[in-house]
Amino acid sequence: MPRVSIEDVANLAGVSITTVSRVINNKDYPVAEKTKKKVLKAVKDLNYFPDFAAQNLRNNFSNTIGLITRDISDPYFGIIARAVTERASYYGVLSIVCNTGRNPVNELQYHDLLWQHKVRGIILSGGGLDADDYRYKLQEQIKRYNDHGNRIVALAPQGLEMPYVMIDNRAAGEMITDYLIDQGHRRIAFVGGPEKIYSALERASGYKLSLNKHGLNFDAALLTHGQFSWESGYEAAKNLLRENISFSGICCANNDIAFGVLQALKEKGIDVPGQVSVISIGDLPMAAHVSPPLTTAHVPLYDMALRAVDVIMDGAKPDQNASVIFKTPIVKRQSVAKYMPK
Amino acid sequence: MPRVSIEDVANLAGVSITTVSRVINNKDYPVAEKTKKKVLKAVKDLNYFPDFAAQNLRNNFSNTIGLITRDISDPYFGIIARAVTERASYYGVLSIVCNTGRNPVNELQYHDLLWQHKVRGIILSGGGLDADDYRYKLQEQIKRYNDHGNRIVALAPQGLEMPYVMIDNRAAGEMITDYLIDQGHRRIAFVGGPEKIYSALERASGYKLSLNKHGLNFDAALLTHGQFSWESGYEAAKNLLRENISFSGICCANNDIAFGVLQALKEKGIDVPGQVSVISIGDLPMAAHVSPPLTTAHVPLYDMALRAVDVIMDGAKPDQNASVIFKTPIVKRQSVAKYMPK
DNA sequence: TTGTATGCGTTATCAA
DNA sequence: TTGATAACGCATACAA
Repeated sequence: MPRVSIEDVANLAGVSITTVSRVINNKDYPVAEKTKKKVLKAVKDLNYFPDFAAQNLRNNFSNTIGLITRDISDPYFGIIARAVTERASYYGVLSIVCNTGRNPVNELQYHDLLWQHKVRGIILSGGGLDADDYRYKLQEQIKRYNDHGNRIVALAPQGLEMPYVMIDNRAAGEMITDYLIDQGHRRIAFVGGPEKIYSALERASGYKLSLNKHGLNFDAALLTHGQFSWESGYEAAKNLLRENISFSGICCANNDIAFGVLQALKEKGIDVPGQVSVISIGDLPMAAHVSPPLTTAHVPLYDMALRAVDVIMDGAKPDQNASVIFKTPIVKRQSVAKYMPK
Repeated sequence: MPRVSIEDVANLAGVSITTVSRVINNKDYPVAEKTKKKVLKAVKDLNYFPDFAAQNLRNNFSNTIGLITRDISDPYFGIIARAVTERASYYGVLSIVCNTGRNPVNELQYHDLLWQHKVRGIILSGGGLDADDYRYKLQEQIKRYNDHGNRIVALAPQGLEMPYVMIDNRAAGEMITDYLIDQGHRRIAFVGGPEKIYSALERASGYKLSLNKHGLNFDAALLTHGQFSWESGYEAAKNLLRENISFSGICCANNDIAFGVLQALKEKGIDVPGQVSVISIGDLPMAAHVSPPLTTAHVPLYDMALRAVDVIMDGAKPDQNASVIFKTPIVKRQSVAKYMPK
């Protein structure tokens, strides 16, 4: 029971395969109306679909794009994946999702695999790693794609020259800190992400910038680094509390961290925002569902990912800069209050 | 700057393309050690990777599997996707993720696209729809794959004959209801999923089964159907409360529903589990992070999805039944307490 | 307006 | 142990 090929269609319609090919793809190539009808009927009767592999071989590119993700079960990446798959679908291409599990070696392997598949482009959704050998290899991939008129697009800083669709991570860190300061807070902690990830670093540096700008001095005890995770936020808050450091506000580098922080505070009987205000960067659906609902700098992940696909698919000339920076407006919910001296 | 092909390798190594092909794939075909060395060196020097499209065309199958998902941004599907991509990677194949957005028409289109890609198999992660035309088309796809020795595997009931890796949804519904009854509860509500989805239906019927088994009579006011979502759970609980129906326990058809229920209860100042016990089916990471931590029937999604990939990749004879049912043990956390009459 | 023939990069068959 | 060649399904240059 072999697949039906273009030849089968041609035979049934009583025309050449060339003609079949033309009515199918070459939408405006002149073909007699009557012939076209016959072909279309044959296509339908046989339930014919062109073989992508043959097209790929001939055209030298496939109907796929690649998405590289650190952990697809994390809604952060999930939202990106949803946008990518949906937008890809609009362009008639399929999405190959690669999950690196935070292992750079996997990521590099995936790059080779995607290359073999001749994907139209790759979206890098995780923040880049600050590691030389990794960066070097990635740089090679980018070049390879560039040479073929394809693109690797970054959704977070990679420390490399490439098209991107991002937020300004430093500005976001600065913005949430500014906001707490505007509300009167002076002793503000920052619970950060991994020290090896560019975006985490930038968010933290925005925090320092804001402090500095407002003439507040930086207290190293108030800045911690860890993972972009619930557990990490939970631990950080516990430590802050244990050390008995005074503070009235906490900036969290992402939502998961904030969720963990909230839980730690709750367990210690500390009221949010009554005693401590909490703010974070990101705006996952859960942010509106925790209690209290979280005030955040909104990161329009979905729209960003949509755009990233556009950069790949519309991407006329590889030299043309298609990069964008999205804004991160503060969404006010209920986890921040004005500072009340005890 | 064309891609490097097997011919380039052959030229550099000074051998024929046949030989190159042999050292690469045909691991145990006899090739002189010296020749092998030369070839391997050329492969490395040129950074050669076989063209998957050409292999696909020749072999008549690709190095990919398909995953069909309702909403990849939902951690439920995210966990499945992580397992699938990771396990696929182990087999050296890539995963094509398709997001239907709960639209059956999309799903059917994706089936055609995946067919064109000659995927090795497809995993259906969402519960099947109780709609005749949809089922009919899906049945056709299954047959088409069967004829080619490939497989479409279901991770939830589809109402069709096909290999599956599932839990017993009815038993899970029964189990959580049993558990509440064991704790002394008599008036138990069930907040269900969509009425068109098989798994939702089965879970609800397990609830009735349990009631019946224990000689409790079924009160239609206590059973609701909606979506598998936070909002749906939230609304359902609000309604239950508004109608002033008495109950001391709530069974939720999935985690998201339970999270919404918990929030509605909290807003009404109802203590969980002091006044009302809540239990659900599913065990997303968040279940341990809400307050109170949720008692659930654990659904081993990750392992199930791993297994689904195995069914596709190891799937010797298509006629051989590779299906499995996973157990759903109750994970006791803090959302259920013994019934205390007021 | 239609058709013939070539080649894309592989693998497998057959011959040497 | 190695190599020449056909075939996979399609898109296109060229011919008619």
